[in-house]
Amino acid sequence: MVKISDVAREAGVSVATVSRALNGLATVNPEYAQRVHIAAEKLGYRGNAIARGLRRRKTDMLALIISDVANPFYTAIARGVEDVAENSGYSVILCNADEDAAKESRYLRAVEIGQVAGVILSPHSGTTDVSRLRAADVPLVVVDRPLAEPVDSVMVQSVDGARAATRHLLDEGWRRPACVTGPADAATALDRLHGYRLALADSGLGIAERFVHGQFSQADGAAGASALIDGAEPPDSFFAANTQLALGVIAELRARGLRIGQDVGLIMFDDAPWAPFIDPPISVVAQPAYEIGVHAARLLLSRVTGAEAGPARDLVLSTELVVRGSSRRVPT
Amino acid sequence: MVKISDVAREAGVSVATVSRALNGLATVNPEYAQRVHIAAEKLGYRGNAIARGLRRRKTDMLALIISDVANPFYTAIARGVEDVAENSGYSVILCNADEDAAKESRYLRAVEIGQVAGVILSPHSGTTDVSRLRAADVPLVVVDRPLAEPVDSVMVQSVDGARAATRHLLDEGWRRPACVTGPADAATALDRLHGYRLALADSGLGIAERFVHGQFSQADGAAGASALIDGAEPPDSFFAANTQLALGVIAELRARGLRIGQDVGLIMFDDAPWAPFIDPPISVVAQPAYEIGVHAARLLLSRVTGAEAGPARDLVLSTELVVRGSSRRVPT
DNA sequence: GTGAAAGCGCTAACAA
DNA sequence: TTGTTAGCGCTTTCAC
Repeated sequence: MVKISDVAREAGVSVATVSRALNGLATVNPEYAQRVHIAAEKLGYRGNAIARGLRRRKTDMLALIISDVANPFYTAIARGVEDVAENSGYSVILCNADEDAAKESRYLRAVEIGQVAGVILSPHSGTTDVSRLRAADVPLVVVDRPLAEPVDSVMVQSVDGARAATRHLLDEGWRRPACVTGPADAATALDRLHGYRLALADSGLGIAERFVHGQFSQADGAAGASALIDGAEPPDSFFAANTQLALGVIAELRARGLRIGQDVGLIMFDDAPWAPFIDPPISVVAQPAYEIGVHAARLLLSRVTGAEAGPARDLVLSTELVVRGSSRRVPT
Repeated sequence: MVKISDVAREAGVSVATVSRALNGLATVNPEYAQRVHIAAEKLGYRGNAIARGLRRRKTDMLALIISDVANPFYTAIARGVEDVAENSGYSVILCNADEDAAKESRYLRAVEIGQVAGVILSPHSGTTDVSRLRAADVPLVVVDRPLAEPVDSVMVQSVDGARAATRHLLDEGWRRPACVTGPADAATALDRLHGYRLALADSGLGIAERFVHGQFSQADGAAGASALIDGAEPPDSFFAANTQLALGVIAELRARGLRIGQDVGLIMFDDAPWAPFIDPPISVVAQPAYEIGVHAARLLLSRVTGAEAGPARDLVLSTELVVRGSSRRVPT
């Protein structure tokens, strides 16, 4: 490893001057700066981020802790974050909490002692403990799911989106829509269920609620759909709270020989690359995932640099109803 | 921030003893160790990974640089890596190179100066420059795509898998299979094309090759299929070299009203969660993505800890042909 | 504008 | 076994 003192010797100046020159501090003789840069180049000097971080007491890394790398929604957020961070000279490290509270807290801890400049977190639940992070004064932005305490956040209008989706089902003529949602301790699951209920109430049709909770997984989507279908008054349509649940619902419907878009309607929260290719194409409530990442990163960076002080800010982005074939009610 | 000296004072011992006790070095009086742990607990001591890294000249972080976070194949690898790393007390930071050589080299650089214990890389191309990494003596394991130089690697039998897929198409009775593959500078694209060609030659049927290169993207999959169909002797079946390409092929086939599994056959390399839900379900050559991650992490860790010295090792995992509906040739 | 020197928090020699 | 001390490579006062 070539270090700063090597460059200093090569350039015939002090290490302090090398440091200043390399960091672009204006207070250095242009000629010396030139010499330093040439020497650094010649020696292939890379610097040592660890040492720099130790001294500066912070790094130029942002941590993004997401709930599930396998979910394209989160990876889209990641790309938004990365693009913004990169433009500002920060790198972002991705941590996969895997919907696991223990893993999440381990990463939170690692990140805390790892001295990152800031963290963006999609919390496992509203009770995720970020107190140490806040005590350590590490800027934090929460995405997708809110936290109990006041903290910068970038959310999506889950309730409105779910409401619009359900209303759309009703508008198409379906009369017994059901909601297959996530765990009762996940805000997103609750919000989407809430929107569904609101739409039912809005309609004034006196339609009974049909819903089921489960993990955000394909298996639980299938199980939920199965339970609903086997119930007293089986649903004629489904609103799935995310793509994994929807995949399960689709599987169950297929297994029972129910034709989507004819015998039964379906719409899901969150878009997916494969959604248009299912037969029929799946209607969705699309979320601006990439933009969530962009906004979160901008907000975080403004806190990191101190450009923004003040109280916690909450950004709420809206969703978009994308009607494809699955929610249509085709008279047979 | 509470530091080691604070703990030392609280416990009434020296910083060295605190360090030893906390790191579980056996050479410390149990009573002192006890006091240290209590003091650390009381003060909420977290340690400073930066300082530790600086002094030890290495960290307990592994870097995983993948080509595309949005591709479930890579995220599955990531989970394998994480699980192994975690069990050995390492954390893994994920970097998304996004199929972009510039981004890749930036991460490689960041990782190099960031002093990670080791890196797992799915290289953008065979010419990715890892010389500095090797010069810096950072253990490296390459996955999915090979590098020109000798380096530990974990690969999949792409050629065999592609060959089996194509042979299956032939066995089903398709007589004009085409291959839609990735860029000509990607080894995986080439290997899969090669396997396709081999199967054609194996058959002894004198079938003409039909293939097209493109980016590993949905758009290029559609364009490729379109070009092939508009060619002189249009294919009666397709082998897509990855899931994104396959999605494009499916879109194009749909757009032209061609019924998969009847008018035309389809099989793709790599499985996907949505594959069984397309109508008809898509046949695939499944890759053991998670296992790739597991093996890569184990190999890397054995290098990191010095348990394994010797020359570069190359692991090659086999694929599995999963026949669903799309490759079947149903007499109409 | 420049350099000497003092640490950042930690671990590892080295003594005791 | 324990404590003292010397750095890891860098940035940043503080004199000059």
